[in-house]
Amino acid sequence: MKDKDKTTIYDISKKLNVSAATVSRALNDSPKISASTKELVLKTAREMNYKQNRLALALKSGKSNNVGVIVPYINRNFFSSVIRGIEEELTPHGYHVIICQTHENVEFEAEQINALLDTQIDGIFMSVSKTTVNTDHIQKVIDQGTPLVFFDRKKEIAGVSAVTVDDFKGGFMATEHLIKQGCRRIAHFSGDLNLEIYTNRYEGYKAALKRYDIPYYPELVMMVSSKIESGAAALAKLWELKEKPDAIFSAGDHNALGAIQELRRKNVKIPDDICVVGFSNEPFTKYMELPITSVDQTPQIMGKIAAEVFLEQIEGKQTLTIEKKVVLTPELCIRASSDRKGKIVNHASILKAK
Amino acid sequence: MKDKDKTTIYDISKKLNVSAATVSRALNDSPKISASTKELVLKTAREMNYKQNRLALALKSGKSNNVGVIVPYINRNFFSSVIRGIEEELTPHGYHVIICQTHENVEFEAEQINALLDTQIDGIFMSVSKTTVNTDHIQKVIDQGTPLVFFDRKKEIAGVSAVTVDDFKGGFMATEHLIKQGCRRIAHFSGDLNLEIYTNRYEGYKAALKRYDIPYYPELVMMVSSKIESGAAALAKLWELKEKPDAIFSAGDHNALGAIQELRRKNVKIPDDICVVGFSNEPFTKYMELPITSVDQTPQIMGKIAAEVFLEQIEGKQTLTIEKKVVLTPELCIRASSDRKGKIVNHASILKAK
DNA sequence: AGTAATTTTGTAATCGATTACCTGAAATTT
DNA sequence: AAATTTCAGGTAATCGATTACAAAATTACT
Repeated sequence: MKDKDKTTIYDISKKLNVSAATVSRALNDSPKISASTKELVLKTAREMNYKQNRLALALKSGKSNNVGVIVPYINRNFFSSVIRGIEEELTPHGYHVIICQTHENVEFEAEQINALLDTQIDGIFMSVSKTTVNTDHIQKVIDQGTPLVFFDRKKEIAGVSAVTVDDFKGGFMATEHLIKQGCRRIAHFSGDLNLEIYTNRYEGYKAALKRYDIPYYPELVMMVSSKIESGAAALAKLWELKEKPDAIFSAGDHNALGAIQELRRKNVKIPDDICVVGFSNEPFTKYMELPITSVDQTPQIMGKIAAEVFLEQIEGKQTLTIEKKVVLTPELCIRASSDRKGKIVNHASILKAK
Repeated sequence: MKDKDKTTIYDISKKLNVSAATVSRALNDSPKISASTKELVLKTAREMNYKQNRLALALKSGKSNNVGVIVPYINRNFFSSVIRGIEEELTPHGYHVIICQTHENVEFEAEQINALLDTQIDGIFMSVSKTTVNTDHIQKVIDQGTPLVFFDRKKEIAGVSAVTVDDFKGGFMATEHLIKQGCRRIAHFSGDLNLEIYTNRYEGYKAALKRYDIPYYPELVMMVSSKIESGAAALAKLWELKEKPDAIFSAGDHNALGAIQELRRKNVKIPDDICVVGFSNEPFTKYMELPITSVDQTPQIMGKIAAEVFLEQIEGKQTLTIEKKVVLTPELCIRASSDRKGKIVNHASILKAK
């Protein structure tokens, strides 16, 4: 029953003794075709199990109806959620989503971009890798005239739209929340400062301290990779300080978790002795026995909006390159790891605060 | 600098005053072309920034070099990990991975299959939705002669390869482990029995009970959807029994977590009073303060092997349809929620056990 | 009826690359 | 020197669908 030899419009045209053009027009419901032939063609097409070969169409039209999404790893909750948002917005418009991973490696990133451009993709969505400094490979996308939309991790490139979350605000909100819980020596775990997202969270943190007249202690800020062990190690280091912190705002959830685990080992009470806030709102943060406060980046919405930006760009007149920057507002999810519920904590560092 | 008007082999042929055939052959390193022209063509192609239009190639060859992956939701850890495995195995072979979601809805599933077949996909990987009973839409894939590989959730269809995990064994191992911890009244949270994975886990559970001469109590087996609240509700119901269970083997991690949360509320000691084992080894299970024992399905390996099966099928002579069934061995990750560390628990139900 | 206007359908080029088959020239053989 | 190979490259068909332009068939109108 294998009909690998698929039916084409020529097969139909031969069978009906009409031209392929007529068949094509009938199938596309062209007004130039009489109702009777239209019906006949449609019926025959159905009978012969005709399927339009979209490759031929793509070649003719120059549109593949495929878009590429490039992320570091697809099995990270954040990225797969963004992709879900993109897929759900684009599928109804007839697009298919091709996924590519970079493994945080700029060379893979360049290869993936090239491979995608080769396949006549209609657009690219990407979150750059940590190791991306030089952006020539990305510039090529623009030079080709292929729409490009950054999400979350972007680079400043003229003519490229981007959908991000307000990381500065996220950092500010998290820090402000900690201050309002009575914390005064707030440590910060930052990430790779090559990425804007981390510098922005860091800046938000500093701005909140300033806003509330809280001194900034450089020794409380550390670069911590986004792994549990790194968080635990970072906390251990912090604990060697004479004056220990009474809060941690981490730019990631995994290392926040590592810090919490280490604190437990040290029998430090959370949130009484120290409050902890993470970033990303990974599913596990709310599942914990001690749920972790975190900043939600609304990834699925981010994907949906990135897709909308792309569609606008495609469907709008491509006379001028549109460069749209959408910044989403993050949401602080307050949970037990930092919620003192109004209870005033008699902590040394608070007494010291002016 | 927008060169949307991409260079074709004709542009090169015109510039060099040779035929397009020569250019094509030179680019493909055909032995019919002299070294000198080859070099010239290659150089010119580079200068003109030539990119092969793979759509044209695809149309000519009938191979799109795209495969489709159909899953319920891509932002579930299990599925995104499988997809990662597929992507990493297939990318080096020049394939691109298109992702599609079904939202556990058989109608979406059928639509996605049709859309993929329309685009001349070279193969389909899928995990069927919970609501898939009738499989006519899947049969169409085979009838078209398109390679199809099921992973995890499969249906019995002649000629379709499948890569799964040994769910029976997983269920058996989990239950056996609980028995060895001294548990004798083991409850089971099952899932939608329309899916083989759940019936197999259930069968594994029953087989283990039988093997160790432990009575099977129907009232301890419940259908529980894979949500936290469902797990909590199921536990509450179990707790209305005169004789309460001393262990739970859940076919999912989320509802196992829900049960644990409910047990905490009831101040039941885990693992002393009751042991809990989940299934899937979701990341959160090992992050908990009380880490949850679970069965790992090695999703990334599953994806990699599914891709290998596909490649074999494609590259092997397609004279006869190969139907390959690969069954992976799951891994039991024993954690605190069920690890009594050899301690004998003096529990009523144990005393009752013969 | 004869011509113009309109409707319906056909012809052939096109999208870009590949390739079976053919040709002309140089190299080799006898 | 004539005949035969070999080499390098050209011609044109092909993959399947669309569409500008041309042509035929039908209808309308005087």
